[in-house]
Amino acid sequence: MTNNTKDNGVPTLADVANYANVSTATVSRCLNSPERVGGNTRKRVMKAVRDLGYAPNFGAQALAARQTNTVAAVIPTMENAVFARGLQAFQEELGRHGKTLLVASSAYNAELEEQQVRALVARGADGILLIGYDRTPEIYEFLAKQKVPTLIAWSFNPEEPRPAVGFNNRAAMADLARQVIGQGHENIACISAPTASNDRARERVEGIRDAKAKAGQDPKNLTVIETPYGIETGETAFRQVMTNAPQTTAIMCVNDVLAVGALRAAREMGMKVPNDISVTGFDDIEIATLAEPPLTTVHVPHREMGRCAADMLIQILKGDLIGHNLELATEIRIRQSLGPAPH
Amino acid sequence: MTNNTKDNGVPTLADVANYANVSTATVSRCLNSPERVGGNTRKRVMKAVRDLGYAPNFGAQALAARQTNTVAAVIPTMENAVFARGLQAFQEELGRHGKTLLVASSAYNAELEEQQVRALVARGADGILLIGYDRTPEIYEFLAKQKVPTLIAWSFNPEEPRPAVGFNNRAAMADLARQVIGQGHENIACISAPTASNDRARERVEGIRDAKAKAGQDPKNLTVIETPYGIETGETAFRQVMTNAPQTTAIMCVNDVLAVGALRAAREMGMKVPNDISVTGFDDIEIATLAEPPLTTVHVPHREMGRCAADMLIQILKGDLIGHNLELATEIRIRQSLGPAPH
DNA sequence: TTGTATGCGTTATCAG
DNA sequence: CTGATAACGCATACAA
Repeated sequence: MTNNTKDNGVPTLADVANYANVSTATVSRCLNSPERVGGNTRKRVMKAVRDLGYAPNFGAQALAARQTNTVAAVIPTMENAVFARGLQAFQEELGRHGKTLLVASSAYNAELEEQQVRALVARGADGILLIGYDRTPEIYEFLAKQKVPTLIAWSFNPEEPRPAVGFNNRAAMADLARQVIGQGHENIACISAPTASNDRARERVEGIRDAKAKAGQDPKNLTVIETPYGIETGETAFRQVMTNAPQTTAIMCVNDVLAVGALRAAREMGMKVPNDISVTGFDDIEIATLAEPPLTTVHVPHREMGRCAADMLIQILKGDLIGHNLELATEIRIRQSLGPAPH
Repeated sequence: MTNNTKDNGVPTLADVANYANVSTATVSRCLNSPERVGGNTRKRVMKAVRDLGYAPNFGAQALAARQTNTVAAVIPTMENAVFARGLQAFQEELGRHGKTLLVASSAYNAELEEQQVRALVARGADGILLIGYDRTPEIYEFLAKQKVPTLIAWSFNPEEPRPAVGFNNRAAMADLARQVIGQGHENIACISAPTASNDRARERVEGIRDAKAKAGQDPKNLTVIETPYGIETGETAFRQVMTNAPQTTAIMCVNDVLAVGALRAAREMGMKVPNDISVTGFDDIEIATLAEPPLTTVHVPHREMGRCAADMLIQILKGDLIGHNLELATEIRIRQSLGPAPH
């Protein structure tokens, strides 16, 4: 009666060891590196494991092994299809490597993001994925202090030392703007997400200015409306643009959802797209092709980004520091929502 | 020099205790039940926590507290907006209660789902959310053996003893079918997701049969095409229907995405909706209103479902067994894609 | 190949 | 209100 095995509750390593007449170390080895144990004992141990229905205790395992095989991601919201898509690919790839995904969302709120990051780290995330570079230094400091490897997605800037997988938001939008300008548009407006703590949006707006400057237009002369994500907000913003700057002939939106809202507002106002006004988006999600007329936009490889992010983070966790920075290519998709400027 | 504090590595409770000149017990109390500690010491401790950037070690916490405050969900895929939306709300509500979300996806594959469930449980999930009732008994047995509380979402069947939050898929679709039949349609076809291990889809198809029977039509006389999720697959299925059953005047799809595909195919084939043929969807996601013409569909309160699921699971984890079953109401949204049957 | 012993960072029990 | 101290279940360096 002097064994340390409790007959109630779930079986532990000690129970298995006891049952199989070996030490706990042997059982542990049997489970984690079976090749380091005798075929005979192994069989006995495995039988014990099955007989007792043993499953390792996660907390204990994490505590002793100093890792959880869990990776976290904080995204603005899963309701935005681009993040849902990227996250799905991220999770799939993680799963292939035996890692599990922990998720939280920030609702585009910096303060909330910090909370989420802390919570996730507290939940034992081995590594973490964040969207874009912009955030308070506190978060980065915390992550550094906690030694949690961090990967940025959706943005790519060779100047930034931080590991990232993404694309050049600014250049991509500039490319698109060049197309717009090429159609003769001189009065361009932009509907953007709030740029305050969102480098993706900010860079896209800057991209338009870049293209204007290069085309000899005044980069300052750009009407910009900032508004939260959504079709309705896009509609409202469109109306606002047409009020503030009625001479506008092309509206470039920083994402497809806002653009769809703009399209809808245009129709309601009796304006023909692209005859009266051109509209462009960014992301190339499904509604871009569904929209009426179909949306000219920038195609972003969201799935690939998610997959690559997983691979990179896994590399980083392994201590391989190669390929710490990955730029993905985007592609302009010209569709009917862009046409020549009305003279 | 006899303290047990290591100056390298991440700060631990002991470090904080040391820094604040209190015992580890006090720090722990400070963090977990602040009311049980003196205001003065509390302040000192909290400062130490901030100064050191302390975060509790998850493994240790889980081991000592015997719970992870982590809840898991296995959904078919986040790329389906309905799940993304529900999951987002689920996560938000979980977060409000200090719980973190662990996610995996099954890709509508039963075998994969079982793997994911096992992995998530192995990661210490305190409870788990699953979509629909249909799955192998092995999963349910495993969950029972591991004593992991499980909640079903998206389906609701009073006959099922299992805790669930969802809606009556069958009745909802029957309601919609009644509307269709009320428009004079007698040759109805259905484009469904694979029904083999998907009770939601199966019930929706049955709902159509129910309505037909009640209207005096032969419930067996229903063309059903099963196809995976997607706009393209919806297109293909539509063509197949028109080949197999050219007399069809209304096509009811088990989700909006398939319906949008059907709409597109109809247009390509030169058929006018709803003049030549009516099309209906299910879910009422954004594309339903964006579609041309807007889709008649069943509105499902995805966000509310996610939020309620979180609340219920939390109740269950607390040991409160009340309200174990929750039925949510759906609502028919009549839009232009449904019209009278051509004579 | 196998066993022994120790440490992992918290929580919780019990004294003080 | 606060401090020792004993679990918690597993992994692993070190011995045998």
